[in-house]
Amino acid sequence: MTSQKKIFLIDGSAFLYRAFHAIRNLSTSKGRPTNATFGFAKILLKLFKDNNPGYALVIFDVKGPTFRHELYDQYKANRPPMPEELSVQIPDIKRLIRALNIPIMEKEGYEADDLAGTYARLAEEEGFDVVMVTGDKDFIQLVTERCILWDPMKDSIKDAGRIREEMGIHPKQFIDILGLAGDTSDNIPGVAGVGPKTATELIAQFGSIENLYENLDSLKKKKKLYENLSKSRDIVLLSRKLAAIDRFVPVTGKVEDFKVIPYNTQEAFALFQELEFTTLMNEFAKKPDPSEKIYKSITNLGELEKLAHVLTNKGIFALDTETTSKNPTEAGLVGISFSYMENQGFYIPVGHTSPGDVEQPAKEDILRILKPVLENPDIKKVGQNIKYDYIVLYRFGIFLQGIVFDTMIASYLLNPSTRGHSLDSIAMTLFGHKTISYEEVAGKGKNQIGFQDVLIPEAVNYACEDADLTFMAYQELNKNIRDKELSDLMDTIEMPLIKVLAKMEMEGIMVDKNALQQLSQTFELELKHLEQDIYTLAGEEFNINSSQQLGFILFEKLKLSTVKKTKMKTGYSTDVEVLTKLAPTHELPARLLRYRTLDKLKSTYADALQELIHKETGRIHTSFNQTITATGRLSSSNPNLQNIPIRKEEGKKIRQAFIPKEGHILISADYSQIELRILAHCAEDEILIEAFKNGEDIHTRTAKEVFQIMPEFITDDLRSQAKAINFGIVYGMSAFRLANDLNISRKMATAYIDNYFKRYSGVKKFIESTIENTRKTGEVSTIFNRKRRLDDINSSNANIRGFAERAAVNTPIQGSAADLIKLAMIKLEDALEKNNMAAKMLLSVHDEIIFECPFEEKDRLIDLAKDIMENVHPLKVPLKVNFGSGQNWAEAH
DNA sequence: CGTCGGTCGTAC
DNA sequence: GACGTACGACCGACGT
Repeated sequence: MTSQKKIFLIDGSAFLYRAFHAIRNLSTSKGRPTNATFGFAKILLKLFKDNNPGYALVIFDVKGPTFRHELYDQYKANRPPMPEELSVQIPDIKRLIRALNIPIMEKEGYEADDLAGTYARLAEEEGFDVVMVTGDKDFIQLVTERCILWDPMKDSIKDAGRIREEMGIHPKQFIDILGLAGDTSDNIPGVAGVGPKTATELIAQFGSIENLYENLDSLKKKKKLYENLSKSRDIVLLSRKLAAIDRFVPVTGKVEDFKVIPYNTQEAFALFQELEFTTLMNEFAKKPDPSEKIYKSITNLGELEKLAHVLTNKGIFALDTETTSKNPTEAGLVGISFSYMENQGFYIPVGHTSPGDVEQPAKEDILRILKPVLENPDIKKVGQNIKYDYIVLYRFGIFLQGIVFDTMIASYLLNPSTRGHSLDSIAMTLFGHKTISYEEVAGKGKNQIGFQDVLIPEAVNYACEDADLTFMAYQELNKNIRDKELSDLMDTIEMPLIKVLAKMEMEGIMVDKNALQQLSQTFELELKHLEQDIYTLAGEEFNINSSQQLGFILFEKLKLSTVKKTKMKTGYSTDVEVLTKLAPTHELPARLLRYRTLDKLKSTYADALQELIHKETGRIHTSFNQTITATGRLSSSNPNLQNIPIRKEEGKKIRQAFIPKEGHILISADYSQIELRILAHCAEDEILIEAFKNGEDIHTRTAKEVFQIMPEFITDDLRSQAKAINFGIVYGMSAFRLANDLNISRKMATAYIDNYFKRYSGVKKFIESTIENTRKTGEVSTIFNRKRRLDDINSSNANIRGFAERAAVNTPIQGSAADLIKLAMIKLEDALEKNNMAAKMLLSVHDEIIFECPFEEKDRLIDLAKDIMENVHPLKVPLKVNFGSGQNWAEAH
């Protein structure tokens, strides 16, 4: 190893452009372009990580004329100006470099090359080795025995030997090549008919421009070349002058000043946060200083009594449970942590299997002491996804009361468009704080252990940190919620809903396992036959579930009339639309359609649902996610019970497998046309309001308005066309799409839409004003003031803007419907309890609520639910709820 | 062997 | 390009 000092001279101007072009279309959520900054950061960080340079300097061009323009006014004349999307990023890139504590040099009247040449010379004189970090070939002339070129993106190194090998010249001769060949990108003229190849050969042969011209006669045989060279002598000398890098720019700053010092991680983090570079944020986030934190475990009952007392006196605290499973309906309790003050946390182990040398009191004793605190509604609790803790504690006999704040929900309400409301990302966003990961305490991959197997001393910091951060985040988020006027929504809808959802999840719904098993077998049998048919028709076996392989079979092997539709990136589309169109022409697509239907039913429903039947309850316990959708709807997962088939006969059989328990009945309460009613309300559209007030069939009414015919002439077909239009309006549909769906001409579809807006003029105004307002404020809100930011609505990209405009129209409608049904659920739960009813709410599917109740309670429940749901909140139109009941979900619907 | 984007299909 | 909101099965490319 040599102790030789080495400096990296980084050609910032070149990397600007390369980073800009290498990464496309990256920008912050507010539309600020960040692609070049991100690319630059990646290159720079990798360079420093891989090479750990002792000295480094980043060099930039300065905008404006240089001495070369004085020599030649056409210099770089054909270069297009820097794209605005890039130039706006330059300040960010310079902030980045400064945050990394790397010096920057630039000088008016000179280009980056000249500064690089000058500093390279100075560094060499002071005994440094120099690495020029660039992809620009003009730098070749700077290569010496001590100075090399390195292109990190291609990982190519050019030293003097390499250049001699490749070009047959000494690096110093390179400017003579440029003098002859010119340079189109810099608009340096050179000799007509002489490109890089000829120029290189000439210089390799003659050594220099001077020598070439002294011996020009020897080229007389090549007449054209000879003539061109003869008449271009002045141009050649000028071109060489333009191409020559000035190694003697008057500069200040000594090479020793470019010594690398550690990054300013705080500044870098702040910048990455501003630019929304989450992965880089993570790398630069700080692990909190453990000495600032007071985290301790409590393992004796006396101390626990004291803690319970303190929690009671504090009146508000954060809690978090540690368990054996992500599924709260089957999780064992391993420990509970508390925090009532920033930087403090207490962990109470209750179920570690190997406590190590720490004593662990009996679970019953611990819970007995904590129960009065946790169940006291006057002592306030905050949590992160506290529905989880509620369910776990409930199963261990503790009925958590006084829940006032959930940090996950707060984070969601503040920005419902993004994922990432985990405590980790909240802590990162609010505090730049990197949490202890589960992997750190429990390992990862197949070596990962359950929390019950983590030793207590290891568990303390992890568990306490969660409670501590939850409490810290609560204080911060609570302020933000108030500032953004989201407190009402939080306090009257989202927080009370937690308990309602928790109870529904715990209740679960019964399914007939045998029926699902039967269905699966029936599907399996037909699938096997279809599979064989398909192989025969295809002439070979292949993976039917691979759309790639399928596309090959259909369109390349069988040469079915293709070009129907290809997808964005890869190959042919084989979706139901394409296959349906192909079905009359070939047996294979027809079989495929059937195969797809059955395979879906089998794998996604019949098989998957069986797997999720709870071992103890025999029921299916979905989880209702309160912080996922951009509009405020709930979502359902593990399993998703919001997309159980209903429309087609075969799919209905899946729904029939959802049944009530003995002596009970399933009841479905379904808001009729809730989105169109909300549209009527928001748009204050006279016709729409009138139609709903009169209890008209809304699709028939739309048919009357759009097709301009008397009601008695409206056929089923016309009504269903009108239905498609009504739905389309809510989703912001185009004439193109409508034409496609209704199988009519585009002109006809345009006429329908025109008619629609002519008649429903309030709706037209609503759409226009909603888009206009969203443009101004960047956000859209629902009846209950739920907000969604839509910065894309000001995008210059018409496609992106179009999406945002449609979302802007749809969100207040879909979101207000979500607000209403959530509020109804809260009121229903309350009423069921107050009336001592045995009926339970089981599911919510956007505009429908499913109940299970004893036979004898049926009428009472329907009366109650109808009253609550229809009067949940006054609107300019009445709300209507339809009820159905039966011995399975299909029948009830 | 896990992760992740693409494609497809189900619901409201 | 072309209709809003979801979840999830499956494939295949990619990285460890």
